Amino acid sequence: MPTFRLYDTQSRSVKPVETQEPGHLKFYCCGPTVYSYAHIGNFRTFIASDLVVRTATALGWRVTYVSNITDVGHMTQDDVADAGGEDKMEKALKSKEGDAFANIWDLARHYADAFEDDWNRLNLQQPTVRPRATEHMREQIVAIQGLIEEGHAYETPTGVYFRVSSFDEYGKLSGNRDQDSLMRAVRAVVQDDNKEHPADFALWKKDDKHLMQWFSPWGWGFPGWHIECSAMSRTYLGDTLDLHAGGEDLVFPHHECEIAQSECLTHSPFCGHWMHVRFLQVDGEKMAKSAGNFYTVRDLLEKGHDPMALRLSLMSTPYGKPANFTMQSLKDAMSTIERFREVEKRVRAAGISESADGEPDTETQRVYDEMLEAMCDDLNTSVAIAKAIEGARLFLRDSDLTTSQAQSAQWFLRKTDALLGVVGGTATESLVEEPVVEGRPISALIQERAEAKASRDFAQADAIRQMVDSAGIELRDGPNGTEWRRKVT
RNA sequence: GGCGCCGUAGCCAAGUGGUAAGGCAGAGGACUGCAAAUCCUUUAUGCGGCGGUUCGAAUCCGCCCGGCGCCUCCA
Repeated sequence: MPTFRLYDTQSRSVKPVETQEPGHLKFYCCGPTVYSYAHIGNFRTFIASDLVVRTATALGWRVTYVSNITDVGHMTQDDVADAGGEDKMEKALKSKEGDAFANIWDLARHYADAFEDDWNRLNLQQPTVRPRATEHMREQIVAIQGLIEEGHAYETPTGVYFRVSSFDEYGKLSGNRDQDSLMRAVRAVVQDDNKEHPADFALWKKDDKHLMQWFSPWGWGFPGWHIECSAMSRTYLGDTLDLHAGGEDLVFPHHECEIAQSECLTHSPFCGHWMHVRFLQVDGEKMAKSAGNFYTVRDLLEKGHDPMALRLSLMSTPYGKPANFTMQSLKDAMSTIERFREVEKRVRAAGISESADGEPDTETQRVYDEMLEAMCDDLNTSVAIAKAIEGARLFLRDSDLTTSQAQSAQWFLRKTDALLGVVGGTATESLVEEPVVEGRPISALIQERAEAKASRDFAQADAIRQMVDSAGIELRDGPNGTEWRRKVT
């Protein structure tokens, strides 16, 4: 088995993923704040995490995978807001889209459910636990109390703050170590005169007007953003994690603050390996919710794009490099997905059932081994996908597969899907409604065209194909009749 | 100011010292009533520029040019 190696932000080098318990990976990935629909950039991060889980599993490891949902405490910056900005959830409720919701809990539930739908459509593995900040209030309050008791936090008239100066190693992850740059990083608008130092960050906000509030030793209020991850990761993974992932923007302050809180509280190393996913750009431009130039998963799927093609296009550039999403890249990915499906069809045509196991021949085994090796090499998805295509081509060379070839192909598809997650998900096709062209269902038109072809009336057959083509439907004649598919634009 | 990333064919992109993977698009061919799909063949004397190290550099070093990200709104 190859060694699983990933880039580690803190040591700035690629190093082996080490587990405390042999063969058991404790993995935490920072999830979304559910104030809106997640966009494809969010999912680039979650797909990278998914690939960590799949690769570890392929190596035979057990993975305890925790990915949270932030539904309170994540502040937005706003020029008119007072210290600390505004809670993103509250802001969303006040927006135009927020009118659709009865209250903030309803809004949180809606976007969290939508997030999980998108997650499933993209064939992401279920986390072992998907904790929510609002459901772990006790753990957060206890953690804050612990930090106060140890002198790492203090109460002010507006909240409880972490005392950055009490943790010598603050800045070890991001490199933001010197006080001058920390000072400069603090915007004037978030100053709270009661803080001892501008870099101190909120653990608890006192606010009896907040739409989500809890009673604490410091009165009514709500937790700061960073404490939830420290509290929840400790609850489910213990004091020390093996691997922690998130988007590159989280390096500072979020993960830096998590380290400070957790290590001060537990007196143990928080995490030995940090993985950060580079931002996704769209058509060469930065994508951000605030910029409004983002695609959501549901936008693209509603337009008829295939979820597996979207997944593949989002993972085709390795996570550590900036990726550029374009409609062309989505189309390119679709061609690859169709090749996998073509292999699947040929396997079925050879009489191998979906539930059959299959055995690889040596060539197939070799290609798979190389694919796994690429994934172990810091998730080199570019090479792994090339290997997946190489494997598919082994079975597309001959039009009919022998039984042993088909068994080999079956094995390869299974293994490739388990590792890359891009073969499955074909079931979604059948959910698409049958299109109607000129008032007639497509199946009737296909039938009519088949009859025209049978009587060698090719002009009529071509006229029908032309008609549905202009309606955006493509017809493909195959050995088992004619299939239709929506053309992707 | 601090921290970090990238520049490889028309496009996406692998390769980090031994003589340029893979995909898309393009070209030719097989197959097909015609298409589509699939298969086969083909497409970079060169890896932003200039120097240097080396028997040998896309790969290491230096400088320059260009693009990008984070630094209390973002995954």
